[in-house]
Amino acid sequence: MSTFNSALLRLLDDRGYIHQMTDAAGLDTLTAQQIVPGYIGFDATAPSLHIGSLVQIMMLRRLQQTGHKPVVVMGGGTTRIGDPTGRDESRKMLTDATIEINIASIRSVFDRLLTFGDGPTDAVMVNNHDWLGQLGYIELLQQVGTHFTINRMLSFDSVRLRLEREQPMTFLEFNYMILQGYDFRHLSHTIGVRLQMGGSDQWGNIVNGMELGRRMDGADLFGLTTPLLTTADGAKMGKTAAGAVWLNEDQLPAYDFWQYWRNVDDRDVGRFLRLFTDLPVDEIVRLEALQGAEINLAKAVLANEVTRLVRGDNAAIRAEATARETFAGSGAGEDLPSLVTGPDGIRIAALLTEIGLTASNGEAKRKLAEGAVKLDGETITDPAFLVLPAEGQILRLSLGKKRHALVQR
RNA sequence: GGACAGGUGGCCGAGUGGUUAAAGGCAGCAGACUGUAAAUCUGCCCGUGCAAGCGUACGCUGGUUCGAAUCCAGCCCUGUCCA
Repeated sequence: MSTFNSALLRLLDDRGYIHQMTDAAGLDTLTAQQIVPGYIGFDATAPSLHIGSLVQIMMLRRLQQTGHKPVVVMGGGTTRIGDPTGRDESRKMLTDATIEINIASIRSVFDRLLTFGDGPTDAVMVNNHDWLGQLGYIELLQQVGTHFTINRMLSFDSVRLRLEREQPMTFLEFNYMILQGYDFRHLSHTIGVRLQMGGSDQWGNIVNGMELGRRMDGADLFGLTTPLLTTADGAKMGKTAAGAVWLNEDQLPAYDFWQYWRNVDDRDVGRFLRLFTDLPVDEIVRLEALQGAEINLAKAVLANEVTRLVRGDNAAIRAEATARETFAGSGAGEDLPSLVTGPDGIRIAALLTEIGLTASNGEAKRKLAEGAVKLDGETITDPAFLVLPAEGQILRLSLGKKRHALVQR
């Protein structure tokens, strides 16, 4: 078991969140004796975060669960720069209006997982544009720039890798780490934040911020990173054919979200239960020990719990019911994508694309030729086949074994 | 500013005048096998059309040619070295 004294570090350690810490003993002592405000920064490049950010969000949840104060920093300012970490190419710039819209949209997920308010352990959300936007260039150079050496900046992975791969890095991006570091110092200075957490790729940025806080204010700051999350077969977490697994409902329907978790690799089940659900560890130990087809039980629990946390109780219940209907029952779960045809019906190739099972007509035709398409259990290969449900009838359209939709008139 | 190298499909990467919708790999999708898992084998993998076909595509713009990703010119972008 864990050797830590503080409830926070014990919890994080038991559940597999910790990759590196700057001063484990110091942080343990601090979090054992007082409420510690800790923050994680999030990007605002899209209107939703995806499950790659879920570990980070859950970590803020753990912070709150153990009596500390989560600070969500939205990168309204840094998103205007673009984080070069792990990227070969510069990120395209977003307009201010887009960033504002994205932040508002992302906020909804945090509202589910954290309790916001004015109390000592209530979560708060801030936007780093509020302070970064105030900084004048000369002022920035004088106050902050003087604490960074080019020698050191060049040694950071985010810069070094770009140079090694002969990919361009603009001066704009080069400044990202300075602004990122400034965030930590600013939060420490203004609202007493002591801890920054993040993915392991953020280690350099976190250390920079700590250093800057120490040099400018003599502040004693801490950093903690999570392991880089990959699936058991080595792929980046959260990437599917259709794109990222988004946290927001309007980016990805609850049923698809549920299915993602239901389909994880056997080897990932225990790890994911620890990281992404609130189930007690001994319960998880029992679930992950299930053998053979039994493990599917644990996967269903995982899917239910995560969907419940991120999308709410109703979404989880409906998604599970739909899955059960679709895979075990008659196959007409209400949560499947559906389409209402006109009185003339619709040709099956067009229908597949219309309903979103295939990306184009051509792909639909290929899939038909491959024998992958079934209408109410009947394999259809003719792309011109006319689908015309009787009045009130609901037909089940399937692409492969896992992807289904409903057609009705 | 100069010299050299380079810019190919989601990514990597062949291809130096016609047989090139463009080798190969990765990623992805489907079929078989399974447990809505993994591994393996097989097929598919720009769009449009029932189809013949048509339209797009190799940084951009023009040109040479019966024919260009491939040759020429200008431009844009990137890297390395020099100033």
